[in-house]
Amino acid sequence: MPPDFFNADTVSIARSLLGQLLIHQSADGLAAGRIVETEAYLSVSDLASHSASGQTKRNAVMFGPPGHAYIYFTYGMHWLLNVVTGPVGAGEAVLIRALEPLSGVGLMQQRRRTANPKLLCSGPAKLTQALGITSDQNGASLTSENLRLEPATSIPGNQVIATTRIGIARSADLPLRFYIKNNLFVSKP
DNA sequence: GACCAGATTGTCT
DNA sequence: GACAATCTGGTCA
Repeated sequence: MPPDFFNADTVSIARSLLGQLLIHQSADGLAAGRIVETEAYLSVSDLASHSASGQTKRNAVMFGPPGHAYIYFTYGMHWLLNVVTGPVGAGEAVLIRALEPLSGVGLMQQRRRTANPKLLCSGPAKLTQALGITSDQNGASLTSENLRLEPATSIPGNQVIATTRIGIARSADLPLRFYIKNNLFVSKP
C-alpha cells in the first residue's frame, strides 16, 4: 500500500483493508492471505482501545507512525496483529481479524496443525500463528519486504457488513467491526 | 450448532 | 493480583 494510505481516518482504513493482501516472508517460507475481516480501535472515545488510558510501554507502537505493526500478546498464548493508523500520536489502529489463505497454505497447515482451510486464518490469533507473526515483528513497517500489505481487490460498500466488535466489554456497542459479506473465512458471521 | 471450561503469561494497578 | 481485542476440545442436543 502507498505509505499515506495509513495516515487517514481509521474507520475508512478498516473498511478499505478488506480485500487487500497481507504477506509475511519468514525463514520457513512465504505465507499470504486476503483480508476479509477487520476491527477499528479508536482513541479516547473508545474505551475498548488499548490507547484509551494513555500511552504505556506495551502500547507505545500504537502512538507511533502509521503503517507499522502493533503486535501484542493476550490470554497467555496468543499474538494479535494491528495496523497503526492516523497521524503520529493518535493512538488508533486496525485489528486484522481474518484472512482467506492464498499462498503458503502448506506452511500454514503445518504451523496451525490442521488441514482444514477454514481453520487456518479465521481469527486474529489463528492468522498470526498461520503466518508466523510474533512480537519479533512488533513495530515493523507494513511496507517492508518481509512483512507487507499489498493492494488487491476493492470491496464495494454493499458487500461490507459493519457490526459490533468481538471479545470486548467496554464500548461494546460501537459498530467498528467490518467483514466481507458471505465470506467463508470470517471468524464469526 | 450452542454452550462451557481450561490453557497460560505479559502487563498494568 | 486481576485480567486479557482467543482458541480448543469437551458435553449435550
